[in-house]
This record gives sequence, C-alpha cells and structure tokens, in this order.
Amino acid sequence: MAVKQKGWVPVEGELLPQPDIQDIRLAKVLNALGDPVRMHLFRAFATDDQCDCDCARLGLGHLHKSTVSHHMRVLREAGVTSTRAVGRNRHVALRRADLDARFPGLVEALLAAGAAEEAAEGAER
Amino acid sequence: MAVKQKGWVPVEGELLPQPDIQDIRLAKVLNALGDPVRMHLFRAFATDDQCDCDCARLGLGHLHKSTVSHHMRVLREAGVTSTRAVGRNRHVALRRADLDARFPGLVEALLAAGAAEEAAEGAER
DNA sequence: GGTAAGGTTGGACGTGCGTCAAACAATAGA
DNA sequence: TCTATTGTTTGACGCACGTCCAACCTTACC
Repeated sequence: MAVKQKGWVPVEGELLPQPDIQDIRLAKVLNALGDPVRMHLFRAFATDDQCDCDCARLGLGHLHKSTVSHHMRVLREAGVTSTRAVGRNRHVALRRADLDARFPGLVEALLAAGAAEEAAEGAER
Repeated sequence: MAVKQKGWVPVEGELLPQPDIQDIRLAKVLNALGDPVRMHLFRAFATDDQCDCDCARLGLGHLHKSTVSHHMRVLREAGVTSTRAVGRNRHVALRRADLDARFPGLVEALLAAGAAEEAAEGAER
C-alpha cells in the first residue's frame, strides 16, 4: 500500500534519489569509476542504454545481488547513472547529457580509455 | 655513501619506480585522481610542469610532509606522474606523453573537467 | 491469499585508505 | 665535521570500502 515506513521504498515510476547537475563532483565521479566493477557497469550502460538490471547478464554473476545494488547506489549518488523503478525492476541509464553538460568530453574520453585498455589487454594475451 | 641498505633510497638523478606504459591501469589512474588532494596535485603538475616539490607552495601547507609523500607515491605508482631525485629535492612531472599514448584525450578531458568544476564553484559563491 | 522473484537495507568481516608522528637517510651548507 | 633541510619509511589510528549473508519490502503471478 506504499506506506513508505522504514528506510526507503521505491514507488512505481519514481526516480531514485540522485544529485542535481550542479552538485555532481568530479572527485566523486572518478572515485566511482575507480572501481573495476563500476567501470564495467559504466561501459555497459554507455553502450546498452536503458539497460535492464539483469545483474547476471552483465557479467557480474559472481557477485551477490546486494553487492551489485551497492555499486548501483554509488554510481547513482555520484551522478553517473539514473535509476527508475519499473515494476520490480530498475531501469538504469547513464546520465550522459548531464555529465556532458557539466564535464564536456569527459564521458567520451573515459569510454575511449576503457576501450583502449581492453584492446591492449586483448592483444597481449 | 649510497649503500642502499633498507627499504629504498633514491640516488642522484635516479628515477623513482614507476609502471611501464602498458602497465598503466585505467582503474588505478581514476582511483588516484578520485582523491581531492591528488586531483589538486595533478592539475598543479599539468600547468606547472617539472614542478619542484614545494609541498607548502602547492596549497598543501596543512598536510604533513609524510602525507604528501604518500600521495606522491600513489600518483607515481598509478603511472600519473614521474619523479626524479635531484639533490635532496624531487622533480615531479606529469607523464603526459605516456598517458596520451595509452589513453588519448583523457588527460585533456580531466583537466578541462577540473577547470569547469572550479569555474562553477567560483561562480556560485 | 499464498508464493516466488527482484532489490534494498542492515550488520558483519577483512582490507585498504588518509592522516599524523617519530625515526631515519641523504644531501647541502657552515 | 657538524648541522639543517628534504623527503621516505614505518607504525598507529580512525574511518570508509567491497563483499557476503540474512531479513525485509514490493511487485508479479498462481
């Protein structure tokens, strides 16, 4: 009945709490992306936009669902992603427009860097 | 007399240990730059190249010298900076060429992002 | 209503980080 | 040679992080 008693409970179609554009801190963004798991999610959301949170289909099957939830929260609170509650799922999307507005070119450079590293790793083994 | 007995002791003109270009990890770089102090140093080294390690003149007078030394080590081991022992000083420089070779455009985007954030902060107060 | 599935929360555990203080090494200058 | 300076290393402390587990709340489907 959506009484919203303890902690926080998502409501149909509601956007989970996230910082405003002007409150996005570069240090927080970089700190969020400094973790391999979150960098992986970042890149996944960039290519597969409006990605359903198929925690298993993202190559994170080895992680506990609460761990994934934790990483999602960090990304969202850093202003990197935006999460909407749809049914009992979460639709996660990269806040690319907001990030581009605040830090022009940063997302593109980070994605290119991630791709470059992956390519270099793939070549040497 | 340069006996190099315990731990590690820098020698005249010697380069302190740092990763090779191909061993620079994006996650480590972002993690290093995810700390406000190190982001400050990063930007300082980018503008004031071959910066002498005037720990006080870098706006870090409030930090203990061992703390600054720690941050320097993190940046160096992440592959962000390169440190050379000159007399009893350290000449620290951004490894811009190496970073540009491995992650094209990343340094420029990070510097622009840092400048943009600083400008936004300055405007709202 | 009852049951299963998807996510969040809280606690617990081990590990690492940021900071300082003290001890030390090497150089520069007297 | 003695002393001051510069920076590293080590240890200590508090705190935050990444991970898992257990409990819980919604929503969806019988």
